[in-house]
Amino acid sequence: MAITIKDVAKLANVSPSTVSRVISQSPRISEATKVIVYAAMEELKYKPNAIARNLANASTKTLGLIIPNKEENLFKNPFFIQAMRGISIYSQKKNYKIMFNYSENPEDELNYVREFVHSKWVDGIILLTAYENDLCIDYLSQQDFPFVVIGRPYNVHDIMWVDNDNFQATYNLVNKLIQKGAHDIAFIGGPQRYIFSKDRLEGYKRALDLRNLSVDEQLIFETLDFTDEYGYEAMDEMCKYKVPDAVVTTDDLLAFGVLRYIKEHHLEIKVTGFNNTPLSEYQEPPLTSVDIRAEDLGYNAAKLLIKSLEGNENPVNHFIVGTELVERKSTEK
Amino acid sequence: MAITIKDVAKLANVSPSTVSRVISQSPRISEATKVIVYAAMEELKYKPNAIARNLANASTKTLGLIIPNKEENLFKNPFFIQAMRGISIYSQKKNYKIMFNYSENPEDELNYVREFVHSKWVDGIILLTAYENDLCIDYLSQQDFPFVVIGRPYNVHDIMWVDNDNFQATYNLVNKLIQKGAHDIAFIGGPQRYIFSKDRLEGYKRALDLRNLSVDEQLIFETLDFTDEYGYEAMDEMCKYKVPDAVVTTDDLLAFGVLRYIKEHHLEIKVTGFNNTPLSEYQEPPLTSVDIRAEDLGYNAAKLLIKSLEGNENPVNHFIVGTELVERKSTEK
DNA sequence: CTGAAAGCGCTTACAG
DNA sequence: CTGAAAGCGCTTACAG
Repeated sequence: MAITIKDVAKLANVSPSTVSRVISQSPRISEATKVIVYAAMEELKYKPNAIARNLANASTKTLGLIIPNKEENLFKNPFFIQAMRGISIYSQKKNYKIMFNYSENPEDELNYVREFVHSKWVDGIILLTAYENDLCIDYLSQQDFPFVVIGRPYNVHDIMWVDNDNFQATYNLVNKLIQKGAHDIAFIGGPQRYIFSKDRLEGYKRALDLRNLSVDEQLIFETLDFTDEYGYEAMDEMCKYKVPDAVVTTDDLLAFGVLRYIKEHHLEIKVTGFNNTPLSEYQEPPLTSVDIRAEDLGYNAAKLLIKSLEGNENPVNHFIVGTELVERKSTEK
Repeated sequence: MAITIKDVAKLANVSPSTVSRVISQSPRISEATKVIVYAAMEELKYKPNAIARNLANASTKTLGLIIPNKEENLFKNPFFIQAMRGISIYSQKKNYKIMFNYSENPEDELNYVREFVHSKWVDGIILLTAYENDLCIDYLSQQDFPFVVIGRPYNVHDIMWVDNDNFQATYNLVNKLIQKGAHDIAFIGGPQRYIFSKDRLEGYKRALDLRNLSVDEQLIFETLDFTDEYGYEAMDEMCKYKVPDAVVTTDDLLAFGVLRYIKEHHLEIKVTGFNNTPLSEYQEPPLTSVDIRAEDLGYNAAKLLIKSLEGNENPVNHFIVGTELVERKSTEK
């Protein structure tokens, strides 16, 4: 059997309570006994049993993560792994552990969230995406369970979130394209169910507005998924109507399809993506893309959540991570 | 306070022991009481407290994962996320949870492994890489803690592992290159501390041997890391001595550097990579690469570990996952 | 088939 | 500053 607190107590000639207090750094313990107890722990190579602690404390110092399991995105878009890394870095610093589940779809996601909550396995949950009508968000708020969302949630107050300013990022991007001389600027976005899709579209529209360029709804596409194919298809359809001089997409994968179309048809169109995936610099031409700093998103999500778990009042319940426009050849001329 | 087994017992008019037996599907419980207990659980929306169960069972149904935190590799090489996905899929099927830590370096890795073991947080550990003198492997074997390694460990018996047949994969690959007419075939491998590096080198040598091509040590390079730069540098040095007609690399990133060198110097050399990363098909020319089926590696690692945790005697303690050569333009002519 | 009781390894309010 | 005791929410050998 493993060494327990009792063994240490016996060896140190104190009560288990005292050993426990030493472990948890209770202030009201004399230096003398501390030394003795530490020595005993050392000698026995005692390590606290985390599970027992968890039960007594009703806390696990563990965060739960739900990872949407979209194969394509997971590999080609480093968002999730970067975000996880950020989460992990902050959590490890604060001695929190991380538990995760892959989910196949939103219902699945909800099931895992439910399990996290009920089983008492985790102290808090980080959601890596925010949908328009997010079942998990609804459920967690209703259960009053601590959580944070990466992605600004829609129409919900009093919940913690971190996000980029997607509106501003797209606004600036379009502005820059206009400065470079573009005036027929198209927009190819992803599924409507993601809130950032809408924010980016708004930023695009606003930039055109303020520059007195009219918004042409026929140059706006909302695809069903972030794939090369959908980007290509959108271009195909768009060009039957009009060939733009710039195309803003909300995801690098969409942009890849756009680039492919452009190359095949020998067009000259500026193209931009989002996420600054590793693939983007290997495109021909290399793709200009907005880096959303996913690691920072994760880091700050963990920070917000852990601070609130530790009882620190957060002055604000959200955090905005800056974006960075990485300009490459695809927008040069 | 949350609903406990006692509340259910009271409502169902049975003892807590009985409720517990119903939950854990004990066979010796009458159908009648089962029904009553289930009804009570339903009514109270009772969910078992996993932590308490863990303590009583001395098992957490959780697997621990150590993820080597090499930024570059993590994003550009989907190996880890694919392996994690495979692990996750099998684990979820068997109702195991997964906990992970990023490690900065091998010592860090060992610390996290230690913590996993001591804290009793996890029932078993999956190591995502095997080094030559692997501290974690040594430690875990010595502690007799259940674990499995992705990557064939060196010089160690009685431990569970999954891997590709790296020897065979490289052997076949080189053979194919020879068939295509190559005879000055160079080899650019990664750091020696990874065991697969050696296996791949052996496969390369054997293929040359059996075809009666001599092994030219000056065409063999072992770089310090899997990066574009090292691949490029190796080429640079190699070509001062001799320009090969084919280059086998043990990682796509190395191959990217090789391709870059070839393009800049207008050479005609066949190139192959390993891992079939998403980037490889976007190269110019698209890169031929060995797909190591990382998801399967993860899946089978989890399977081996969980089976052994559940007390099923595994007839074998390792599993070989097949590789697939994905041929693209880089080896065409 | 079921219950009372002890136990898993900690924590902590209470008393001193 | 320290200890005895009760408790966290389960499980299970023992007895019936």
